[in-house]
Amino acid sequence: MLSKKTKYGLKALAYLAGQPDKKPVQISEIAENENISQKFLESILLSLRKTGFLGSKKGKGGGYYLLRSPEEISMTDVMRVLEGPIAMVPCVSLNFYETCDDCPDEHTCSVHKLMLQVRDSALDVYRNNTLKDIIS
Amino acid sequence: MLSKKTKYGLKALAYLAGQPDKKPVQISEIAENENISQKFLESILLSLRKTGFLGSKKGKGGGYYLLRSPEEISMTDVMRVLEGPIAMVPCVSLNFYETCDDCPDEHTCSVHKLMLQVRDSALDVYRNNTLKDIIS
DNA sequence: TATTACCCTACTAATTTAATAGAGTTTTCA
DNA sequence: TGAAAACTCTATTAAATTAGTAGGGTAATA
Repeated sequence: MLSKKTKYGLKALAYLAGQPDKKPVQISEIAENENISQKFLESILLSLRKTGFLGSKKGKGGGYYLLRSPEEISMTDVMRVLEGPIAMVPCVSLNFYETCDDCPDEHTCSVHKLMLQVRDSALDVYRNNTLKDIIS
Repeated sequence: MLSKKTKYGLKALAYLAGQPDKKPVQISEIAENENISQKFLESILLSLRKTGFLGSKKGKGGGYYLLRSPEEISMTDVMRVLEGPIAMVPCVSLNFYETCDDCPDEHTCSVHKLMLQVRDSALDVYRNNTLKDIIS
């Protein structure tokens, strides 16, 4: 299941990508337009800023804005930051690898075998989609 | 994240598929060999029996056995029973569809757009794998 | 310099997951 | 026939995660 955090984060990014200019957009504007709790959105945008996707400006006329153009923002990176591992089990994760304590051998594990394919197919989708591709 | 329930269920199915004959296998044997809590596994096997994947036999010499041959068991069906929806958001689910209350229009929703592709790619993997394909 | 807007910490309610415990029932073999 | 083996069912619980709430603090700009 996709977390609300990821869902809201994606919507906020898409909202910013849909702006005609690069002027900062206030949290309250995004929250209202996308039906998101403002405080919750605040924490999400903060983490997107800390990971280099967004810039922010304080004071009157301030807000958040994209640091890169939408076609340069890959869904792979966004998903990893917002949702975490793309793999459904740690033993097939590229960036968050861990062994399973119950599994004697990954190479003969049927779950491993299946989940490896699922990870690769998801990665394929994320790699082929930038923020530009998913805005209406 | 894949739930333990699904992971254990898949392992148990693979274990049964790897049996030389169709004799019932006791829960305790599967639990020991796959390092699964016996009681937890019990409930998982029960649900696999109720959904038509497994048969069971009570009494001495009893246990669980596959009702169909491994190449007839599609991962799509198994995943839906054990893990639930394959889609990451209800609004792109084929079998568990629900609208999002925060979303005014699915057709212009960027999350919807992306998750539709992720669902299809996962379905592709599950449809192309039977239980036979994933046993070592 | 006052207002606007971002920044940060802590808390909490609800939900889900992964068990655990224990009693009960059915079947089969000896 | 009767006892053991094995499945069936219900209820409880501990831990983790999620989604959000509350509220105060800080920085920047007109």
